[in-house]
Amino acid sequence: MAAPEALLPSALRNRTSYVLVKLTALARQQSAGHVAAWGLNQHQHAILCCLDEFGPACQKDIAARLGVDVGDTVSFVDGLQRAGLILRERDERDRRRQILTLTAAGRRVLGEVEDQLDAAEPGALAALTAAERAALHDYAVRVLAAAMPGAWSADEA
Amino acid sequence: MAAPEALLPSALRNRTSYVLVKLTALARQQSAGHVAAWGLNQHQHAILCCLDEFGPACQKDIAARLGVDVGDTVSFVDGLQRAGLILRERDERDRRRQILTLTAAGRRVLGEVEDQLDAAEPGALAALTAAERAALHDYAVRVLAAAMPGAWSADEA
DNA sequence: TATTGTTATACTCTATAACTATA
DNA sequence: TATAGTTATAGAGTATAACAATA
Repeated sequence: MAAPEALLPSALRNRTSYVLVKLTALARQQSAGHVAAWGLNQHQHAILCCLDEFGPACQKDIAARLGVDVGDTVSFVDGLQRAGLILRERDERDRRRQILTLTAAGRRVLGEVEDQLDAAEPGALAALTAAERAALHDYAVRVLAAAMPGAWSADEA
Repeated sequence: MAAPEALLPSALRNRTSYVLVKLTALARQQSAGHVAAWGLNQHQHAILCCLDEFGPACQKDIAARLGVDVGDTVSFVDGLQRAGLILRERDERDRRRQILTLTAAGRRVLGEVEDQLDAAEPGALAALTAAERAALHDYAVRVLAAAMPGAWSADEA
Protein backbone atom coordinates (compact mmCIF):
# COMPACT_ATOMS: atom_id res chain seq x y z
CA MET A 1 0.00 0.00 0.00
CA ALA A 2 1.55 3.27 -1.12
CA ALA A 3 1.59 6.02 1.48
CA PRO A 4 -0.78 8.79 0.42
CA GLU A 5 0.89 12.15 0.12
CA ALA A 6 -2.04 14.16 1.39
CA LEU A 7 -4.79 13.85 3.89
CA LEU A 8 -7.69 11.56 3.16
CA PRO A 9 -11.22 12.96 2.87
CA SER A 10 -12.88 13.10 6.26
CA ALA A 11 -15.82 11.19 4.78
CA LEU A 12 -13.44 8.22 4.59
CA ARG A 13 -11.47 8.86 7.78
CA ASN A 14 -14.72 8.90 9.70
CA ARG A 15 -16.08 5.76 8.08
CA THR A 16 -15.30 2.85 10.38
CA SER A 17 -15.55 0.22 7.66
CA TYR A 18 -12.99 2.12 5.57
CA VAL A 19 -10.65 2.56 8.51
CA LEU A 20 -10.87 -1.11 9.41
CA VAL A 21 -10.04 -2.15 5.87
CA LYS A 22 -6.89 -0.04 5.94
CA LEU A 23 -5.92 -1.20 9.41
CA THR A 24 -6.30 -4.79 8.39
CA ALA A 25 -4.30 -4.35 5.22
CA LEU A 26 -1.49 -3.25 7.50
CA ALA A 27 -1.90 -6.09 9.99
CA ARG A 28 -2.24 -8.68 7.25
CA GLN A 29 0.83 -7.43 5.43
CA GLN A 30 2.93 -7.71 8.55
CA SER A 31 1.73 -11.08 9.74
CA ALA A 32 1.78 -12.52 6.22
CA GLY A 33 5.39 -11.44 5.99
CA HIS A 34 6.31 -13.31 9.14
CA VAL A 35 4.47 -16.46 8.13
CA ALA A 36 5.96 -16.31 4.64
CA ALA A 37 9.43 -16.50 6.16
CA TRP A 38 8.71 -20.20 6.68
CA GLY A 39 7.31 -20.62 3.17
CA LEU A 40 3.73 -20.67 4.44
CA ASN A 41 0.72 -18.60 3.58
CA GLN A 42 -1.97 -17.53 6.02
CA HIS A 43 -4.22 -20.48 5.24
CA GLN A 44 -1.43 -22.98 5.72
CA HIS A 45 -0.62 -21.43 9.06
CA ALA A 46 -4.28 -21.69 10.05
CA ILE A 47 -4.38 -25.35 9.01
CA LEU A 48 -1.39 -26.10 11.21
CA CYS A 49 -3.13 -24.36 14.12
CA CYS A 50 -6.22 -26.53 13.62
CA LEU A 51 -4.26 -29.76 13.56
CA ASP A 52 -2.28 -28.71 16.60
CA GLU A 53 -5.28 -27.81 18.69
CA PHE A 54 -7.87 -30.37 17.60
CA GLY A 55 -5.70 -33.24 16.38
CA PRO A 56 -5.86 -35.15 13.09
CA ALA A 57 -8.74 -34.30 10.77
CA CYS A 58 -9.82 -34.71 7.17
CA GLN A 59 -9.55 -31.90 4.65
CA LYS A 60 -13.24 -31.13 4.52
CA ASP A 61 -13.48 -30.62 8.27
CA ILE A 62 -10.44 -28.36 8.26
CA ALA A 63 -11.85 -26.31 5.41
CA ALA A 64 -15.25 -25.97 7.08
CA ARG A 65 -13.72 -24.99 10.40
CA LEU A 66 -11.61 -22.25 8.85
CA GLY A 67 -14.22 -21.09 6.35
CA VAL A 68 -11.90 -21.85 3.45
CA ASP A 69 -12.99 -23.30 0.12
CA VAL A 70 -12.47 -27.07 0.02
CA GLY A 71 -11.07 -26.87 -3.48
CA ASP A 72 -8.45 -24.34 -2.50
CA THR A 73 -7.51 -26.45 0.50
CA VAL A 74 -5.99 -29.06 -1.79
CA SER A 75 -3.03 -26.97 -2.85
CA PHE A 76 -2.45 -25.64 0.66
CA VAL A 77 -2.27 -29.19 1.96
CA ASP A 78 -0.04 -30.18 -0.96
CA GLY A 79 2.47 -27.58 0.13
CA LEU A 80 2.37 -28.59 3.77
CA GLN A 81 2.89 -32.22 2.81
CA ARG A 82 5.79 -31.38 0.48
CA ALA A 83 7.43 -29.47 3.31
CA GLY A 84 7.03 -32.47 5.61
CA LEU A 85 4.91 -30.53 8.09
CA ILE A 86 1.92 -32.87 7.91
CA LEU A 87 1.13 -36.49 7.11
CA ARG A 88 -1.69 -37.25 4.67
CA GLU A 89 -3.01 -40.75 5.07
CA ARG A 90 -6.11 -42.58 3.87
CA ASP A 91 -8.64 -43.26 6.57
CA GLU A 92 -8.96 -47.08 6.63
CA ARG A 93 -12.51 -46.87 7.93
CA ASP A 94 -13.64 -44.51 5.16
CA ARG A 95 -11.16 -44.52 2.33
CA ARG A 96 -12.72 -41.46 0.70
CA ARG A 97 -11.07 -39.41 3.40
CA GLN A 98 -7.50 -38.39 3.88
CA ILE A 99 -6.49 -37.79 7.45
CA LEU A 100 -4.08 -34.93 8.07
CA THR A 101 -1.73 -35.22 11.02
CA LEU A 102 0.85 -32.74 12.27
CA THR A 103 4.41 -34.12 12.12
CA ALA A 104 7.11 -33.32 14.66
CA ALA A 105 8.62 -30.93 12.13
CA GLY A 106 5.22 -29.31 11.63
CA ARG A 107 4.76 -28.81 15.34
CA ARG A 108 8.20 -27.28 15.63
CA VAL A 109 7.68 -24.89 12.71
CA LEU A 110 4.27 -23.87 14.03
CA GLY A 111 5.83 -23.11 17.40
CA GLU A 112 8.44 -20.89 15.81
CA VAL A 113 5.88 -19.05 13.70
CA GLU A 114 3.68 -18.46 16.74
CA ASP A 115 6.63 -17.17 18.73
CA GLN A 116 7.51 -14.73 16.00
CA LEU A 117 3.92 -13.54 15.67
CA ASP A 118 3.70 -13.11 19.44
CA ALA A 119 6.85 -11.02 19.35
CA ALA A 120 5.69 -8.90 16.41
CA GLU A 121 2.18 -8.02 17.51
CA PRO A 122 2.98 -5.44 20.20
CA GLY A 123 5.18 -3.62 17.69
CA ALA A 124 2.49 -3.48 15.05
CA LEU A 125 0.04 -2.05 17.55
CA ALA A 126 2.57 0.03 19.43
CA ALA A 127 0.34 3.10 19.23
CA LEU A 128 -2.04 1.40 21.66
CA THR A 129 -1.60 0.48 25.29
CA ALA A 130 -1.88 -3.17 26.26
CA ALA A 131 -5.38 -2.52 27.59
CA GLU A 132 -6.40 -0.84 24.36
CA ARG A 133 -5.00 -3.71 22.30
CA ALA A 134 -7.05 -6.11 24.37
CA ALA A 135 -10.15 -3.94 23.93
CA LEU A 136 -9.62 -3.78 20.18
CA HIS A 137 -9.37 -7.55 20.09
CA ASP A 138 -12.45 -7.94 22.25
CA TYR A 139 -14.54 -5.59 20.12
CA ALA A 140 -13.59 -7.43 16.96
CA VAL A 141 -14.46 -10.83 18.42
CA ARG A 142 -17.80 -9.59 19.71
CA VAL A 143 -18.81 -8.21 16.33
CA LEU A 144 -17.80 -11.46 14.66
CA ALA A 145 -19.60 -13.54 17.27
CA ALA A 146 -22.79 -11.61 16.55
CA ALA A 147 -22.43 -12.18 12.81
CA MET A 148 -21.13 -15.76 12.82
CA PRO A 149 -22.06 -17.40 16.12
CA GLY A 150 -20.74 -20.89 15.38
CA ALA A 151 -17.11 -20.02 15.07
CA TRP A 152 -16.76 -17.07 17.39
CA SER A 153 -19.28 -17.41 20.17
CA ALA A 154 -17.02 -18.92 22.81
CA ASP A 155 -14.91 -16.92 25.21
CA GLU A 156 -11.59 -15.85 23.83
CA ALA A 157 -9.52 -16.97 26.81
CA MET B 1 -17.12 -16.47 3.36
CA ALA B 2 -18.69 -19.76 4.41
CA ALA B 3 -19.67 -20.03 8.05
CA PRO B 4 -17.39 -22.50 9.83
CA GLU B 5 -19.29 -25.32 11.47
CA ALA B 6 -17.03 -25.64 14.47
CA LEU B 7 -15.01 -23.47 16.74
CA LEU B 8 -11.80 -21.95 15.47
CA PRO B 9 -8.49 -22.83 17.14
CA SER B 10 -7.78 -20.53 20.05
CA ALA B 11 -4.38 -19.83 18.50
CA LEU B 12 -6.30 -17.98 15.78
CA ARG B 13 -9.09 -16.53 17.93
CA ASN B 14 -6.47 -14.97 20.17
CA ARG B 15 -4.40 -13.59 17.30
CA THR B 16 -5.42 -9.96 16.78
CA SER B 17 -4.19 -9.80 13.20
CA TYR B 18 -6.32 -12.84 12.31
CA VAL B 19 -9.38 -11.46 14.05
CA LEU B 20 -9.02 -8.11 12.33
CA VAL B 21 -8.78 -9.76 8.93
CA LYS B 22 -12.03 -11.60 9.53
CA LEU B 23 -13.76 -8.55 10.96
CA THR B 24 -12.73 -6.51 7.97
CA ALA B 25 -13.87 -9.15 5.52
CA LEU B 26 -17.28 -8.76 7.13
CA ALA B 27 -17.27 -4.97 7.14
CA ARG B 28 -15.99 -4.81 3.58
CA GLN B 29 -18.60 -7.26 2.37
CA GLN B 30 -21.40 -5.25 3.87
CA SER B 31 -20.26 -1.79 2.82
CA ALA B 32 -19.28 -3.06 -0.64
CA GLY B 33 -22.79 -4.38 -1.01
CA HIS B 34 -24.30 -1.00 -0.24
CA VAL B 35 -21.97 0.88 -2.55
CA ALA B 36 -22.52 -1.69 -5.31
CA ALA B 37 -26.23 -0.88 -5.25
CA TRP B 38 -25.28 2.27 -7.16
CA GLY B 39 -22.98 0.40 -9.51
CA LEU B 40 -19.86 1.63 -7.74
CA ASN B 41 -16.98 -0.19 -6.16
CA GLN B 42 -15.12 0.92 -3.03
CA HIS B 43 -12.47 2.80 -4.95
CA GLN B 44 -15.01 4.69 -7.01
CA HIS B 45 -16.82 5.71 -3.85
CA ALA B 46 -13.53 6.91 -2.38
CA ILE B 47 -12.78 8.93 -5.53
CA LEU B 48 -16.14 10.66 -5.28
CA CYS B 49 -15.42 11.50 -1.64
CA CYS B 50 -12.12 13.08 -2.64
CA LEU B 51 -13.63 15.22 -5.36
CA ASP B 52 -16.45 16.27 -3.06
CA GLU B 53 -14.20 17.33 -0.23
CA PHE B 54 -11.16 18.73 -2.04
CA GLY B 55 -12.61 19.80 -5.38
CA PRO B 56 -11.38 19.02 -8.90
CA ALA B 57 -8.11 17.13 -9.16
CA CYS B 58 -6.07 15.10 -11.60
CA GLN B 59 -6.01 11.34 -11.54
CA LYS B 60 -2.49 11.09 -10.17
CA ASP B 61 -3.32 13.24 -7.17
CA ILE B 62 -6.47 11.29 -6.44
CA ALA B 63 -4.59 8.01 -6.67
CA ALA B 64 -1.82 9.23 -4.40
CA ARG B 65 -4.24 10.57 -1.83
CA LEU B 66 -6.14 7.31 -1.64
CA GLY B 67 -3.11 5.04 -1.87
CA VAL B 68 -4.47 3.40 -5.01
CA ASP B 69 -2.39 2.37 -7.99
CA VAL B 70 -2.48 5.01 -10.73
CA GLY B 71 -2.89 2.33 -13.36
CA ASP B 72 -5.96 0.88 -11.71
CA THR B 73 -7.44 4.35 -11.33
CA VAL B 74 -8.04 4.55 -15.06
CA SER B 75 -10.80 2.00 -15.19
CA PHE B 76 -12.44 3.30 -12.02
CA VAL B 77 -12.60 6.79 -13.54
CA ASP B 78 -13.87 5.33 -16.82
CA GLY B 79 -16.84 3.90 -14.99
CA LEU B 80 -17.56 7.11 -13.10
CA GLN B 81 -17.42 9.06 -16.34
CA ARG B 82 -19.72 6.63 -18.16
CA ALA B 83 -22.23 6.96 -15.32
CA GLY B 84 -22.10 10.74 -15.65
CA LEU B 85 -20.91 11.20 -12.07
CA ILE B 86 -17.76 13.10 -13.00
CA LEU B 87 -16.40 15.28 -15.76
CA ARG B 88 -13.00 14.44 -17.21
CA GLU B 89 -11.38 17.37 -18.96
CA ARG B 90 -7.89 18.02 -20.25
CA ASP B 91 -5.97 20.57 -18.25
CA GLU B 92 -5.23 23.41 -20.70
CA ARG B 93 -2.06 24.33 -18.84
CA ASP B 94 -0.66 20.77 -18.90
CA ARG B 95 -2.47 18.67 -21.42
CA ARG B 96 -1.02 15.42 -20.07
CA ARG B 97 -3.38 15.78 -17.15
CA GLN B 98 -7.06 15.16 -16.98
CA ILE B 99 -8.97 17.13 -14.40
CA LEU B 100 -11.80 15.28 -12.68
CA THR B 101 -14.79 17.26 -11.44
CA LEU B 102 -17.85 16.03 -9.62
CA THR B 103 -21.09 16.61 -11.56
CA ALA B 104 -24.42 17.45 -9.94
CA ALA B 105 -25.47 13.84 -10.47
CA GLY B 106 -22.26 12.65 -8.86
CA ARG B 107 -22.81 14.81 -5.82
CA ARG B 108 -26.35 13.55 -5.49
CA VAL B 109 -25.36 9.87 -5.79
CA LEU B 110 -22.55 10.34 -3.31
CA GLY B 111 -25.00 11.87 -0.85
CA GLU B 112 -27.31 8.90 -1.16
CA VAL B 113 -24.50 6.39 -0.75
CA GLU B 114 -23.24 8.20 2.33
CA ASP B 115 -26.71 8.25 3.83
CA GLN B 116 -27.09 4.54 3.31
CA LEU B 117 -23.66 3.80 4.79
CA ASP B 118 -24.47 5.99 7.77
CA ALA B 119 -27.68 4.06 8.29
CA ALA B 120 -26.02 0.66 7.93
CA GLU B 121 -23.01 1.09 10.18
CA PRO B 122 -24.74 0.85 13.58
CA GLY B 123 -26.39 -2.39 12.46
CA ALA B 124 -23.12 -3.96 11.37
CA LEU B 125 -21.53 -3.10 14.70
CA ALA B 126 -24.66 -3.68 16.76
CA ALA B 127 -22.74 -5.88 19.19
CA LEU B 128 -20.91 -2.77 20.40
CA THR B 129 -22.19 0.25 22.25
CA ALA B 130 -21.83 3.65 20.62
CA ALA B 131 -18.88 4.38 22.90
CA GLU B 132 -17.22 1.11 21.97
CA ARG B 133 -17.74 1.76 18.26
CA ALA B 134 -16.08 5.13 18.70
CA ALA B 135 -13.20 3.53 20.62
CA LEU B 136 -12.74 0.89 17.93
CA HIS B 137 -12.58 3.63 15.31
CA ASP B 138 -10.16 5.67 17.39
CA TYR B 139 -7.82 2.71 17.97
CA ALA B 140 -7.73 1.91 14.28
CA VAL B 141 -6.94 5.49 13.30
CA ARG B 142 -4.19 5.75 15.91
CA VAL B 143 -2.47 2.60 14.69
CA LEU B 144 -2.68 3.84 11.12
CA ALA B 145 -1.44 7.28 12.07
CA ALA B 146 1.62 5.71 13.65
CA ALA B 147 2.32 3.63 10.55
CA MET B 148 1.42 6.19 7.86
CA PRO B 149 1.60 9.68 9.35
CA GLY B 150 0.81 11.66 6.20
CA ALA B 151 -2.69 10.41 5.61
CA TRP B 152 -3.89 9.70 9.11
CA SER B 153 -2.21 12.06 11.51
CA ALA B 154 -4.97 14.67 11.78
CA ASP B 155 -7.82 14.50 14.22
CA GLU B 156 -10.77 12.48 13.06
CA ALA B 157 -13.39 15.07 13.85
C1' DT C 1 -2.20 8.97 -18.31
C1' DA C 2 -2.98 4.63 -20.18
C1' DT C 3 -1.96 -0.17 -21.30
C1' DT C 4 -0.37 -4.61 -20.36
C1' DG C 5 0.90 -8.45 -17.76
C1' DT C 6 1.82 -10.93 -13.32
C1' DT C 7 0.48 -12.69 -8.98
C1' DA C 8 -2.64 -14.01 -5.34
C1' DT C 9 -7.11 -15.10 -4.02
C1' DA C 10 -11.86 -16.77 -4.42
C1' DC C 11 -15.50 -19.17 -6.46
C1' DT C 12 -17.74 -22.57 -9.81
C1' DC C 13 -17.93 -26.66 -12.37
C1' DT C 14 -16.72 -31.31 -13.46
C1' DA C 15 -14.44 -35.81 -12.69
C1' DT C 16 -13.04 -39.70 -9.97
C1' DA C 17 -13.14 -42.81 -6.27
C1' DA C 18 -15.24 -44.71 -2.38
C1' DC C 19 -18.91 -44.95 0.66
C1' DT C 20 -24.23 -46.02 1.80
C1' DA C 21 -28.67 -47.90 0.97
C1' DT C 22 -31.79 -50.70 -1.41
C1' DA C 23 -33.76 -54.02 -4.73
C1' DT D 1 -24.91 -58.80 -6.51
C1' DA D 2 -26.35 -54.85 -8.92
C1' DT D 3 -27.82 -50.28 -8.93
C1' DA D 4 -28.46 -45.68 -7.59
C1' DG D 5 -27.38 -41.83 -4.74
C1' DT D 6 -24.02 -39.31 -1.64
C1' DT D 7 -19.56 -37.67 -0.07
C1' DA D 8 -14.37 -36.52 -0.21
C1' DT D 9 -10.94 -35.15 -2.90
C1' DA D 10 -8.84 -33.34 -7.14
C1' DG D 11 -8.32 -30.42 -11.02
C1' DA D 12 -9.70 -27.00 -14.63
C1' DG D 13 -11.50 -22.78 -15.49
C1' DT D 14 -13.16 -18.08 -14.41
C1' DA D 15 -13.33 -13.60 -11.99
C1' DT D 16 -11.39 -10.08 -9.26
C1' DA D 17 -7.92 -7.35 -6.96
C1' DA D 18 -3.35 -5.60 -6.04
C1' DC D 19 0.83 -4.63 -8.01
C1' DA D 20 4.76 -3.86 -11.51
C1' DA D 21 6.62 -2.43 -15.88
C1' DT D 22 6.37 0.10 -19.83
C1' DA D 23 4.52 2.99 -23.69
